[in-house]
Amino acid sequence: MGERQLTPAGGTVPLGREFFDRPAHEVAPDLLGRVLVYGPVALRLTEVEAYGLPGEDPAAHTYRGMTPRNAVMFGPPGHVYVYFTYGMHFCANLVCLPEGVGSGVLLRAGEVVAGIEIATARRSAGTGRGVPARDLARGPARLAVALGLTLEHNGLDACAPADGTLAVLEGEPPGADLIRSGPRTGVASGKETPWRFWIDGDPTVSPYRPHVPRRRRTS
DNA sequence: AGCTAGATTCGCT
DNA sequence: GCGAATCTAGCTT
Repeated sequence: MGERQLTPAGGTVPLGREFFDRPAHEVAPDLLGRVLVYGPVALRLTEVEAYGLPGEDPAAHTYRGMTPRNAVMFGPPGHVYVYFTYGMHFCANLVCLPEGVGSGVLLRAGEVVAGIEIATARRSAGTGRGVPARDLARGPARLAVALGLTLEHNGLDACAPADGTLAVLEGEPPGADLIRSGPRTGVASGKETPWRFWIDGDPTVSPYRPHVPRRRRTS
């Protein structure tokens, strides 16, 4: 493979596995401003959410233990957990804590800093419409599309630069005064846990939507 | 075996 | 603002 595309804002140093070997709610705010690279596309993370331990965090996919879908979350830290939801969307997480513990950080939004043309093509494919730059990765499923992540990438190691093109670079983390936190978006339980973290004032942060129970289909 | 809710997004009203 | 698209997991018959 050729040189990984880097940007001045992205830095060049990949985060090591030890970065992810901590509780998700500690990793999450530290991920803001870091640069996630997959192939030709790179994005600066602006919004993330932490999901906690089996039996402790009712909003987490791992709350009730390991299943075929969430097995990657119980693997080693620094791998990517991709899941399929609402019958049509993919969302990506970075696994935290040692093997055997199911926990991770949902990647909710970012600013595309490399490969904008490719990301735009992916996001507008089939729609025949343009996509504003700030919307390219504004929302977890949009982020996955922009980066080109699908179920095929579930389990990929983001801490093995020699193996692939997926990595999280050091980047330029925002000052602590710019980091905000609040309740997680769209979760029914665990509303009181402020484990959504974002960069204050960044236009790529997704709008907050409180959980609303879906009305039952009218017969 | 069947039903419901979900870490969502898009297009139309 | 609302409905559709339609996979997965957990809980109920």
